[in-house]
Amino acid sequence: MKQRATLKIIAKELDVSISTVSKALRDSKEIGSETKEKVKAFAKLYNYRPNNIALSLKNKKTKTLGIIIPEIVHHFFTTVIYGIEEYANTKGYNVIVGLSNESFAKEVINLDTLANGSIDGFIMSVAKETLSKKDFHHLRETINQGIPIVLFDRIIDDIECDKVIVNDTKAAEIAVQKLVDSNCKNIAIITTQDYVNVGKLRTNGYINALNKNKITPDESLLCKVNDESISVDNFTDLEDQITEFIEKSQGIDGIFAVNEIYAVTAMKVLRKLNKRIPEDIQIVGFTDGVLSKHAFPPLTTVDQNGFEIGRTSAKLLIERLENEQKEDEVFETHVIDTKIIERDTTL
Amino acid sequence: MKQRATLKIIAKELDVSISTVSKALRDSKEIGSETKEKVKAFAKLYNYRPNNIALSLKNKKTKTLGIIIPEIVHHFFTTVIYGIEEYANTKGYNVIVGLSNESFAKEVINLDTLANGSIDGFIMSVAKETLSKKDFHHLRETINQGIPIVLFDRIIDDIECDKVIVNDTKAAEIAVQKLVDSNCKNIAIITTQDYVNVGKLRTNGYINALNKNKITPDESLLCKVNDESISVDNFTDLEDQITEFIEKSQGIDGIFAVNEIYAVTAMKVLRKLNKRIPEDIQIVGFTDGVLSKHAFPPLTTVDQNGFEIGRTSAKLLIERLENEQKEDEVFETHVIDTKIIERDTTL
DNA sequence: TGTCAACACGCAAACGTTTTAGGGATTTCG
DNA sequence: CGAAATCCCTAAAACGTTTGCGTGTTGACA
Repeated sequence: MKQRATLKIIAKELDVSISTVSKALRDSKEIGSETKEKVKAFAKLYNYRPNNIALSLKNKKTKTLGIIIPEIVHHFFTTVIYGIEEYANTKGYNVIVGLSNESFAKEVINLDTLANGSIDGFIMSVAKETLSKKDFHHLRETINQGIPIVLFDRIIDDIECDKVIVNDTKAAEIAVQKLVDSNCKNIAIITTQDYVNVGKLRTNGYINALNKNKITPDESLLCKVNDESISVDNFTDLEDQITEFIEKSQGIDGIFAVNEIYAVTAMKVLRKLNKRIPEDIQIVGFTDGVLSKHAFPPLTTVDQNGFEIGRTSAKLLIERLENEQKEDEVFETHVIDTKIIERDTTL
Repeated sequence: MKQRATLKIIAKELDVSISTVSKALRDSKEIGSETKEKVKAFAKLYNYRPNNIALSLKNKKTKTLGIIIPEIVHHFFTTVIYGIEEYANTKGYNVIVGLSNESFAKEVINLDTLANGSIDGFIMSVAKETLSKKDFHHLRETINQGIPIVLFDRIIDDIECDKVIVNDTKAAEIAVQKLVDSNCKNIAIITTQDYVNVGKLRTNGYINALNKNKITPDESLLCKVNDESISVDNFTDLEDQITEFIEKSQGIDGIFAVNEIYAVTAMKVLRKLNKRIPEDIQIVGFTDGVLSKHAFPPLTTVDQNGFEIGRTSAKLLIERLENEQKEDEVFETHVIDTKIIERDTTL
């Protein structure tokens, strides 16, 4: 195992000073070309790389972004990470990932252990527990210490920072309009309970779309799933709820589901009930994940564009980090466009 | 925005030396209790946290692990990250994520930019391109610099480091045995090209299982997918290949697919060909992700246990980092248990 | 009063960089 | 030929820590 080359080692070996080596490697014109050549050759031979930690200490910049998300085994969040990583990399930044597991305490710890010089800024989506506790002191403190935060998806209105979201209401509206345009007359929605923010917003979008088309929203076409007993490994309850809903509602010819799982589960149920998709009933989902792509038939869905959310978040953060004058500028909230991806569950 | 408290600032404010402050905070007995109290109170007031970067520089340890994986929008890899993060956190380590996007060049760059003091060790699964190029100099160099690597899943035999794998051959064997036990006579396999070693191993397991049951492997039942033109958003080529394969092979009554995507795509094709699952053709997949859970019918599959792979990898790496005497010990290869999850695509 | 231990603290080095300030030696120019 | 300019290089500080060692002040004891 070779000793890592440092300026000091090279300097001693070549019998020059450390600063000479440093300057030679950075092609300073203060150094004679002969010496430069000698130093560079030696450095190359020994595979010298400047120690990043030393640089970080000196520059007070780590060129590292901290991402804190509630969950990683989740398509949406991974696409966001992907977007962040992609943009950050082109700007020479690395990305360090912390998981809150939806826990307030873990979120605080994560913020704490990274906000000690390890990173230059945060990109995060807050945990459900934090949202329900409404305790945001950790975010405020971090910002107060001069560490910028970009919030995405699950944002908090009265925290002063840049934010990136999608317009859930509008996206849902477009999705439902698609069903209307495809000649659906009785459009049902399968959504979450109201306390889930995005579910609520998407439900609003559904109602808006109906109103715009002079269709009176029908309470019996509205299925608010109770997800208490539903977990990653137990979806039978979900299936039961949806089955019951569909069986009792007569004449449905279109379904808008506020997420992938609900959509594919609905498809499963319809298949059991011998309904044809899309001939008898059309479906539009939300979130373009693997499930939508590989469902049978492939699901028409709203692309949440996690990648773009990630990219934009990273862009916003890095710009704030690198532009001195931007430091105290007013904060922006970016709304990312979503688009509907038409596949085979709609006509 | 408050100026971040440092030892120097506290020292000046309290009119003592920096070392006194440092020692007081670390409860050194060299310091009088009165001074200690004073310093601690002040530090608490100003929310002092030791600067991690400075510590890293001094200790030559960053307490950070680098993860380099080919893809993040992928269920298996995210469960591995989850496992790594979970274990690393309990040991006070953070996790920095680099994505290779299956590209050799990006893998090299990632290794390079992190191996300059930013991290203490790597956990990685190598890119397909790296595998097919068989160029591993970057791994060797990293190890040579004294930075330990733990390889998981896609490992390389002649790189000297700790490794974590599942017994792909055995797992595949069990999967195929399951088909045999369920009365399949003509079992096909849909697998990758040979250079992807997990594909290769699973293919071997398939052959072993057949041999054990005195079935002669039939070349025409072996489908090696050419995945060059396949991407996250373009699976039509995959579908075409599988369609062609199934159409030309007569009398298949069982399929073993080496991953989820292949499995659900096969199901899609079978459905188009009006084959019933599992009555006409049974299927077993590999990797228990969302696709398997939500496929119709739900897919019988092999659970790869990514979480445990992650945990074990992190454990191995951290132990090697923290045990001086272990530094030169012989390297271990851990084999993680897999289990088959029976759902509705088998009888 | 002199010696010595105990106590409480400061100095300085070290980690690996970059950069400012400066300093000899050589060249240039009037 | 003397002064100024140019060239090539070094010293040292700084980033924020930790820590071995040195040192000055006590107080006790003989």
